[in-house]
Amino acid sequence: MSPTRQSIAAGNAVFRQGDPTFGLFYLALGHVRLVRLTASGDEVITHNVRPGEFFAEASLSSSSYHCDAVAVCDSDVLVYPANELIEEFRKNPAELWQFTSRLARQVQGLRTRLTLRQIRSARERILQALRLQCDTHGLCRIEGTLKHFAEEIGLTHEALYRALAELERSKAIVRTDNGIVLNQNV
Amino acid sequence: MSPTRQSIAAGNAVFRQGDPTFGLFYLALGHVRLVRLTASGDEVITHNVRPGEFFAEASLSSSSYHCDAVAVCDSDVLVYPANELIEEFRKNPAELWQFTSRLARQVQGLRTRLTLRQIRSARERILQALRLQCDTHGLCRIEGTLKHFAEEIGLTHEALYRALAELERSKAIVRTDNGIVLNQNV
DNA sequence: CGAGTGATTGACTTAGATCAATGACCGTGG
DNA sequence: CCACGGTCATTGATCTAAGTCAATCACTCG
Repeated sequence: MSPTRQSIAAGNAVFRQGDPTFGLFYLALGHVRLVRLTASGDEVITHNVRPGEFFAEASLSSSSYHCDAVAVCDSDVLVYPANELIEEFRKNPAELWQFTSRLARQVQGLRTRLTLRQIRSARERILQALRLQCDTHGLCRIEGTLKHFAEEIGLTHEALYRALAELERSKAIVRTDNGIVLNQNV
Repeated sequence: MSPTRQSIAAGNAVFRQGDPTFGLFYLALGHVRLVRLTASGDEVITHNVRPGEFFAEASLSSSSYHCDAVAVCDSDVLVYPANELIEEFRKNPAELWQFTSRLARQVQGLRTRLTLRQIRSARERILQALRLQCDTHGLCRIEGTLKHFAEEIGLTHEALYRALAELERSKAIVRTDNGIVLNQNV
């Protein structure tokens, strides 16, 4: 299995709705947006692909792409041709099994994020998000910027900053330079 | 592959965090909640399982459950023992392939829903949701109750009713007894 | 015929989005 | 080496859309 690297200029498409499926992609760098054209001709953003994510997994089992994949900024993708993958999977069922597991874990993760969004209160939502990713000592390391974390959990960064400040004032959390520590009894 | 049906009384668990994995489940009837116990001892709802959904897919590749599955009300589940499934998949790779595709489609769907939640305005979110599920004529059939639809897209039912009324007033949609028709040019 | 639930609308409140400004920090190019 | 542009983190002021509480009507089911 030898993915080829491919650079996509901002605004260009990796593939378009209706194109025969070519394979699976991995975003190495940049930002790709999956956009679906609806029957009424409107564009609906289906997903924002972030670096490190695979996308178009469903291409393995369908014959044409059902959305556009457009590079928002200059991006690099790794291309895994479907036929090579399928061949690889056939020769090596363990690989397929691994692929399947990754998907299963992805489903899990997505559901968790979705459930998180169900929580309306910024304070509670943040607490939940932190609880979900803290270690046994209650220490949470936020990877990336707080701004990105805010987006991840569906808040504006301002709302996040404010809520964090409030949580700290009310002693629910302590912020240190290497993470956020949850106060157990809240 | 012969799933066994099992009834779970309200409040009882299908499985508990840490239990060795037994298999995969399908909710036939009722309501099951996946709850994770965090390091700090808090309960975090990871997912609400609705009738017709599989759950604990990840159990196929991990050796113990990582959350509790608790019946919110009396529920019926179908149990697919992991070893039987794995055996089945080994004998019949097409089955595994199908299982994988289902997961891939699930990932797609979940991402779409997640992206939908990114839209803050009730009006716009509803429009997007409708666009995503309307047919070529712009006709959307809402399955289930409007109340359920509201929950699905993350709004209170009141907010949904109001926004729908507003959309109708502004001629963006027309509501008929067999669905909602989108006005193309909005 | 109630009890239960969905659909709908009204009144009110508030939490969070929006707009705006500031300081810290960082890389970089002259 | 420093000035400058860019981004993150933070906080303030303001506003409004959506949540909450509440009431009504229609409908179905036992």
